[in-house]
Amino acid sequence: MESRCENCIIRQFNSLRAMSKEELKKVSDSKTTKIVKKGEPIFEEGDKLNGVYCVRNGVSKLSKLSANGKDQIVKLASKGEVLGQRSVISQESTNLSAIAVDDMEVCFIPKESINNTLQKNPNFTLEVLRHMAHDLKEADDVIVNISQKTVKQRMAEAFLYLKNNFGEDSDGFLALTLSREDISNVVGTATESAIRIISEFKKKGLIHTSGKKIGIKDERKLLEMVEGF
Amino acid sequence: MESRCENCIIRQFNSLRAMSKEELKKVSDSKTTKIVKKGEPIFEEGDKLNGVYCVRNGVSKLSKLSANGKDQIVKLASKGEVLGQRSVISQESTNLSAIAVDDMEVCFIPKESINNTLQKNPNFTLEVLRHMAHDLKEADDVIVNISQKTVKQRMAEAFLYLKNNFGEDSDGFLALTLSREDISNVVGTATESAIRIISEFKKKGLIHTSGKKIGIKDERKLLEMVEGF
DNA sequence: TTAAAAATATGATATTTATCAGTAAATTGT
DNA sequence: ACAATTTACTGATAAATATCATATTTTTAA
Repeated sequence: MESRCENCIIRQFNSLRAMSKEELKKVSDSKTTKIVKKGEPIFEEGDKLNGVYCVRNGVSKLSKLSANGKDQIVKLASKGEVLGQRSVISQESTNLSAIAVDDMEVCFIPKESINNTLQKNPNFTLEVLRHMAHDLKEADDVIVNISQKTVKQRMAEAFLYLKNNFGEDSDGFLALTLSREDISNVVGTATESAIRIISEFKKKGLIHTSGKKIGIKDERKLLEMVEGF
Repeated sequence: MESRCENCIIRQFNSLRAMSKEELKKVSDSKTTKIVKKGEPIFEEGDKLNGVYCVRNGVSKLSKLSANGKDQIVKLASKGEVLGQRSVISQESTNLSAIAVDDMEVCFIPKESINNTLQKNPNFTLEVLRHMAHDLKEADDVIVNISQKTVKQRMAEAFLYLKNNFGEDSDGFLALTLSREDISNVVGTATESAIRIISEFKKKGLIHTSGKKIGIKDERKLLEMVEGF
């Protein structure tokens, strides 16, 4: 038995909570649940999306390919986040790829349900708007960070971000394990540079590693580094 | 006599066009027009905004101060754009400063009018949402550009952007004249580096200058440079 | 109008970061 | 279980960019 949106807890975290019971029912009837394996795309840059994807489980990286062949990861989206919203709203093909970093479970919601509700339920629209305002603010912060901070500072910041947003496992490692390449694509640097800085941080006792897992050892010093001490 | 929003052409360019006649009337009655001199702020990072600013004339730079004391310009806003929307919508203090690059004329619209309409007129909300979706897409592009392109490429891109968005004067110079420092803050580089690259472009015949004015001479080559040839 | 201040420009140098080359370790598929 | 592939790591070097110093030009304000 497929679960119903009406009963879905995930919904509390996103704009779907502003939908009425009837609207949710329609969404639930039209939605399909999908398993996306680690490394597989949910959608890719340039795709025309026929709906949005609500993340039930796992983490997705939203990235954009640059001319020089490197991906830049613009955002990491996890449980509760809705992917593809912007594309559906502006009726353009998407400017980002969404690729699973973990095994994922996502619900596909056809755009008709969304567009319909957008036009009829101002609360829903406002809720979506608030989320987008938040995303835009975050994007502005990323711009300033990338252009004004050193790679080292951005690396430190990335680790703190991962801790704050995805937590730690029982052994004190960051719960979200990214490849070195993904880390470099979040930070916006060459993979070798990212690896080098990881080694340096390890030597300085700021972090510890085990395979590709990374744990934060000295949060205060990392924070100071981000601030530029 | 103050002009009325109902008759304002500027409105066609922004989300206010989705307002009903009654709503516009209210806005018009509550709005105030303000002259902002070149270099003066409309609002500053951290301010709590009591409304939004609709640009009637002139250009404003939206920037954020980084820890190292440099400003990063996130967006240049001109005629028709509405400033402070995001802050009002998310009910947070603003994350950006808005400073006049030109002499400006802006209309201040108290947030009550905006919030009221947001809650009652889904068309308006949707229109605002579309604009914000567009801004977010642009912000994503900026992120990728800054992290994946060289300073030279970003400089070339900045000149093309200025031409496409603000046009040229009768002598073939970019209509929007920015200081070298502002250019460096758009591009996200040191002022000296920006100046150096301007000199280089001049030598190569890509641009020509006169005082702080810059004109584009070889658009095709600039474009090729942006693409990475 | 003219002295002071600010902005532009350029050179020398230091620092940061990327690239290339190669090795070691881990992961994957059979 | 093991060869093949991918990922992680390290060193050497090159390239890009920032910083500091200083000269020149332009703008501002008394």
